[in-house]
Amino acid sequence: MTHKGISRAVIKRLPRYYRYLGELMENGIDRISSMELSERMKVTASQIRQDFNNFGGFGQQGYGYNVEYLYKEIGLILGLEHTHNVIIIGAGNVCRAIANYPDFKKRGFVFTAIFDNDPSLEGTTIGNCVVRSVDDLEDYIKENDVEIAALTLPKSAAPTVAAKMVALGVNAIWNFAPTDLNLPDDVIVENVHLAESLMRLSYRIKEKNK
Amino acid sequence: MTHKGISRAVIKRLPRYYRYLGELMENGIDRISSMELSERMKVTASQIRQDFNNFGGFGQQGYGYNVEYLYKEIGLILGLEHTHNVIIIGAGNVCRAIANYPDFKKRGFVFTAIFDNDPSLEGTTIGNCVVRSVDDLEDYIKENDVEIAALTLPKSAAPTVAAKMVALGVNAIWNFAPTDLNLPDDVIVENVHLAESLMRLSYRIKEKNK
DNA sequence: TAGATTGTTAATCGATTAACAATC
DNA sequence: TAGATTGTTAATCGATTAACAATC
Repeated sequence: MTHKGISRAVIKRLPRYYRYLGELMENGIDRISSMELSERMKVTASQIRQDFNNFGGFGQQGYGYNVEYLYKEIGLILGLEHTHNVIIIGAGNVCRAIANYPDFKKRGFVFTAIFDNDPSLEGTTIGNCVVRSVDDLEDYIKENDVEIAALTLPKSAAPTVAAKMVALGVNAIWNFAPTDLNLPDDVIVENVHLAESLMRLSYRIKEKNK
Repeated sequence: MTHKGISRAVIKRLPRYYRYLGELMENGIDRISSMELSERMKVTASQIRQDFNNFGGFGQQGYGYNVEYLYKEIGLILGLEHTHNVIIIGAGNVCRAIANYPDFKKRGFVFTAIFDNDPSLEGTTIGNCVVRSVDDLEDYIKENDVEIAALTLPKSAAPTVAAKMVALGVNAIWNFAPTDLNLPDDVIVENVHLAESLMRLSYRIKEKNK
């Protein structure tokens, strides 16, 4: 099961496969062919087989794919076999939304601490976390295992805080601030730009109406 | 300025161009070359020129691009010249997050009403909206101009509510529920699957560490 | 005019689809 | 065994990059 240099396009699709396979399992379906899956997911069967074969072949000729096995394998590829500790910087509404969203825990992402620079929020509880002062950030990261930092703070604060995270050794950032972060190449940044998503929606509405 | 069949890849990049151009304007920069922009955005100058030329050429040889003009033109392409009314179904934390997010209004997206099926939430205020009963949904849509419905509700409720939206004539859906919506082809669905975003982040962490 | 930079064509690269031999 | 369906190669399609002539 070697997989070197898997293309971005494939990676982007993996979580969706994972979701569909999870649902198949919930529905008690234990085997599926690329063609059946292609109909459900509205992609070509060819693409499904091509995608899975990037990782070395999970199926069996004449049979199809074992749903549970495939689900587990994709989980391994996505790195979901262990828990990921996530801290959140910025205790606003977006923080509240993700900290209370049950799906993440199901996938192994656990919010372990929340920080904010507003003293009036200190000590309040969001999800399972007590809000801490950003002054405690450094100590907290040194004393605890932090894999991912979610930045749910204003655009103006994002670059500074991101740089601080990197300096403290947190090399994976889930960025909700509407700005790009210019960080060293080895830092992993996953952006969630909601305004861009809405603008694409707007574009498509406009295209349709003309 | 004809633009027919612009590729998905280009569309996906337009909001990002728009954001960068807005920032250039804020910084008082009134002209920029494709090369300068390529350095800021970390894409090739060739791609920038190619992208803009899909819409018929916004630049001038020997000069570059006028930032304000280009910003406005991309805004027009994205359909940002008029206001978009958005209703939100599901008054949970994600609703709270988007309803209070100032950036959307800046881009012309206005949240006009929020609905929930929990009677205890009725009458409470989120952002500028009073939460209404889902029973009022039909009347509201008939009496008001609703362009987009944001679904911030559990996966289980999403397909039914989405179908209802379409039946009531709302043909653009901003879907935050972690499921795909199978709707007629002429309905525009823009998905925000946060769990998938986190899983891609997890994949990249894993790749880096091996 | 000379220099700069676009607009645009051609070349390359990557991703998707089609086809079918391998094999369960 | 025969039928089904994968794994995989080849063909096609689309997107990106390179190059340079057009032109401001």
